[in-house]
Amino acid sequence: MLDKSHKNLSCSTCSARKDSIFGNYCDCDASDVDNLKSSAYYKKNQSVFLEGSFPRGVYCLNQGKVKIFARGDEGKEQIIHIAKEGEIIGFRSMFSEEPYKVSASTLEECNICFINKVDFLNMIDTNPTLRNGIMKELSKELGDRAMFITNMAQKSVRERLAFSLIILADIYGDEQINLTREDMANFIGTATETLIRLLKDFKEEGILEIHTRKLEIINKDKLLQIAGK
Amino acid sequence: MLDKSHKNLSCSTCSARKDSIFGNYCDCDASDVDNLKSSAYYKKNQSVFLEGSFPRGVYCLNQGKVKIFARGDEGKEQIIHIAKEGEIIGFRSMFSEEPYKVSASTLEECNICFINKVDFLNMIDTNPTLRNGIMKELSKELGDRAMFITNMAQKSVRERLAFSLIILADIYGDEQINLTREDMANFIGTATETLIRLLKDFKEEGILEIHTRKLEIINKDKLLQIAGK
DNA sequence: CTGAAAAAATGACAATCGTCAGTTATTGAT
DNA sequence: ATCAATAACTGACGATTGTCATTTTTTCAG
Repeated sequence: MLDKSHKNLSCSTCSARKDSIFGNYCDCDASDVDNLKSSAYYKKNQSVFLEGSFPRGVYCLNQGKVKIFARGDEGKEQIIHIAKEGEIIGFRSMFSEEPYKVSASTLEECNICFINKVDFLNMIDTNPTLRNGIMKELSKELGDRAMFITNMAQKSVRERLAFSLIILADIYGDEQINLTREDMANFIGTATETLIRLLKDFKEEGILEIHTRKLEIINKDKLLQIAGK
Repeated sequence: MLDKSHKNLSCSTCSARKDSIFGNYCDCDASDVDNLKSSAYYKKNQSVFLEGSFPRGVYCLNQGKVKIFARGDEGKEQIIHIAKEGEIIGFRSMFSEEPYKVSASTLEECNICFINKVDFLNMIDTNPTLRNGIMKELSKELGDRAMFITNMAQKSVRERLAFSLIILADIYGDEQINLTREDMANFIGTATETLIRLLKDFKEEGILEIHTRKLEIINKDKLLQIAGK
């Protein structure tokens, strides 16, 4: 399933392409991108890019999940987003001409393709459909973050956990949610101990089952109800 | 100072133009924009656009401050951003083709110009410099929001207040910060009562002076220190 | 200038949540 | 298979912060 040789990845056979900006908004063929990209295998917990460094290009996820996070003053991670197959990451700082404001690390084994900054910016300039897709994406994410901020500021940890579990279930699709307790706590914005206690509560309330690292959601309706709205 | 007749506003004499995307990133003259825009006077606490509605165009602030906010499940406002003279607001949802995810209301008397959706999108398509400015702006804001989220999640209310006062001081420039306690609490993400108590603490610590509604910052260094970093 | 409405302020109290310290379970490399 | 390292979990405790109820102050329209 996971190609560790990083040789056989091709956009035309990429199963994530249908979920990608390149697949949806780009009036170019797969081969146009194919010729520009390189691809690489990343092991679990490997850094993709680091806060403070300057972008050299963009990353397109073929396989695996990647956490996007900032660090607070005491170095604690705050996970802003978890990217999945098909997503392009790391393009924001290319437009803002600033160093990355966030870091990215793999949460599991990944195959990730890379497109050079010059080539990507050239595609943006010459391909209005792709460009509109990118602008749409940027705008949509800004809207999402407004909601994220509101949730952080106004919901209790219990409510945020319920809310986040729904988001995570969506990201993980038919797989079970598979994150360390620490990562999950850093996504929700709470202490690891508090998260663990709340997961136990949810388990006792019949909302989910805990298979060590993996979480199985049993009662999504109840989660929705706790999350509010 | 504030033109209530909404007649004499012109981009070429607009004092906010130098702080605007139109002034900085646009290789068009002031008159190009001038011919497309209309302008209007808004009184205090007047709505500019509403969450859930569809954008008809973009707003450019000539004079005054505008709060951009989302509502939590219980209807409580969360202020995401306070826009000042020169800023363009409401363009994100035009690209995402979604209804507004946030609302905007004036915090004081304002003069606000309006550019129609079609005209604005046309400018974006035909003017690469402006387009890059917009993309830069979107990207920069995404970076800012990552930090905002991290602060919300990891800092105490006291720390967030210190941090927010620095941001507000910057927004208000040489004017004194002038917000209701409720708006300020909704910006920081806390209860109004908690905010009032903390402002009192800061006053007793010699950090600021409270002139009823207006706040004067006396010791910015101490604020920076409390905010952390 | 005056009174009503809105905003600011204060007090009391409880619950949520974070911290610290320690134990148990799981993982992964050799 | 074993052991060290990492992650998960538990308990105790206190500080921070939100809620509710009430009073004081400020604002603003007439």
